[in-house]
Amino acid sequence: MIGCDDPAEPGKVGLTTAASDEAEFLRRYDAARYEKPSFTVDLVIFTVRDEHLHVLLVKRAEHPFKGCWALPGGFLDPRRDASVDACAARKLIQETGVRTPYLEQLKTYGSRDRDPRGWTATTVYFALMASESVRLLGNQAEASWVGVRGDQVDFELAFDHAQILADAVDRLRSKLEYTHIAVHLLPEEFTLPELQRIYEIILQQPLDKSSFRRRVIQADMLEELTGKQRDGFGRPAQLYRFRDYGRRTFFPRSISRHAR
Amino acid sequence: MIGCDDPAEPGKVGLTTAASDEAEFLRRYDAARYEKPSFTVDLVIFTVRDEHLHVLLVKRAEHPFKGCWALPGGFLDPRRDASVDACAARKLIQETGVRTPYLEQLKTYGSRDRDPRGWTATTVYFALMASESVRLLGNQAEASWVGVRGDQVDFELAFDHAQILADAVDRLRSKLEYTHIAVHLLPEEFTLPELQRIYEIILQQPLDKSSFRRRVIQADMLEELTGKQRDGFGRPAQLYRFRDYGRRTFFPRSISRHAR
DNA sequence: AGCGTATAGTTGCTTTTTACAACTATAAGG
DNA sequence: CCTTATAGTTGTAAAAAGCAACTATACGCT
Repeated sequence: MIGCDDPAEPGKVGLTTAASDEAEFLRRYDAARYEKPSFTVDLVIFTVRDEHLHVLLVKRAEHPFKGCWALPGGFLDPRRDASVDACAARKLIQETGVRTPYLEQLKTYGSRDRDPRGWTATTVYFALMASESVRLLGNQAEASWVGVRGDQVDFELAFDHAQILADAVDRLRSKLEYTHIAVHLLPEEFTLPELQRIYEIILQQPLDKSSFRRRVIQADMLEELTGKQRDGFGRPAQLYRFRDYGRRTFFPRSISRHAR
Repeated sequence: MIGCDDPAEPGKVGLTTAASDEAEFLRRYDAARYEKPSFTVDLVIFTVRDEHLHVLLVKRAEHPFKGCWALPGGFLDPRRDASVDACAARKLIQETGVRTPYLEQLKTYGSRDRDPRGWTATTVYFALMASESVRLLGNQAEASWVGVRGDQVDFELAFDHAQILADAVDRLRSKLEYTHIAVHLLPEEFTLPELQRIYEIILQQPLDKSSFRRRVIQADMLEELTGKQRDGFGRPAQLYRFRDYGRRTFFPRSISRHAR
């Protein structure tokens, strides 16, 4: 079982260098430092491999939580990043090399005690990608795909990242119900049985083949690649490609349908 | 038509006081100041009055966008606010005096150019409340309920607040479809025709009475107040109260139902 | 060739849910 | 005891989903 070498050290403040001669300087420096919370961007990057949902984690090289697994991310750099979205996209490319996956803002977590160094806020994004499309870059730190069981991994995570992961899994599951984001967990061309398998893995329950196909086809979000099929055992399956007409739903029922 | 007296002044930086003798001091002070974006929390507070959706806006007393209408909000105070959620709740009480409305995080908007003073991030919350429960406090600034047409108001808003408002309306509409949040736009006790009217006002379309009632009742989120009825014209209506069993859906259909 | 098996995809019937319209119920006021 | 106004119910048709059996197309084997 993997754990944290360095669990939280509350109270310890991470000012590494300080010109200690001028009290006034320090007072104002600290004021500037603490008038704003530290601001970071973290990523929950999902993929499906080996019949299981996986999330990308990195091993922390620095205190706090040194040696502990954590979500990839880090400080926003106001000089490089034109926006929070741009910062998230930059970090995603850094970690995975993937430029155009599904990337959506999840939520911002900010509080006085989520980091032992003091007040921090992190805006978390969640990303979906096909496992085939990724080459882990691990530029700075050891990075690895980790299987998700239920809504958590098998070991402790740094900071409040376990809660963040649980929220992200929750969002992923609920968005599966009314959007087509699952297609982003597959390569550009895929078959309906493959798509159904993604649903079954993430929702953790078997789905009915004919109902699934009816809904997906009727939503008219998939383009049939005429002539192209994927071979394997048994009858070859028809290949499809996702086409995005803005958001649409698989599911014809919503309260608006009560209109008369 | 109401406008902004003071549209953006790009390039102007709001350093009001500066100890100008020590270049080194300024350099490090600025570094501390700009290594983090400014962090604010804004609120989109909705209510329904006079058969229309309204949002609470305040008139800005300071530059930039002085005199322009804006969403209420302001800087997070790391000393007072234990968390971003707590900051939002504090600001909500400041503006409206309401302690327990529906309050949910919407999204974080952050970029280099959304504020002429430089890099800022704002975490936006959206709140729902019954119009009866509010007494506008307008502690600092002129505050007013403003009617929302479609997904905007009739005049220009400060910063990127028009976009934020549009996103909030969008979220409100889509959550009406699969949650019960509309009950928070009514007093604690309400009738089904009143609830249906809220839906019709926000979704901007008439709904079928019997279908609406069937769905709402079957979701089993409402408690009938036996013996209590609200009078008016015609037959008096039964009063109900919302009971929250965690999130549940009006709507029986979702892809999970394909299970077999 | 012909059969078994494995997966893809379709079809038809049943059940559930929704839409729609007509109906009943209960109040107020002349 | 009408009319009007709003609340609430019921019955039926249409739509959607559940479910199971069916056909289709590949492979590999004898």
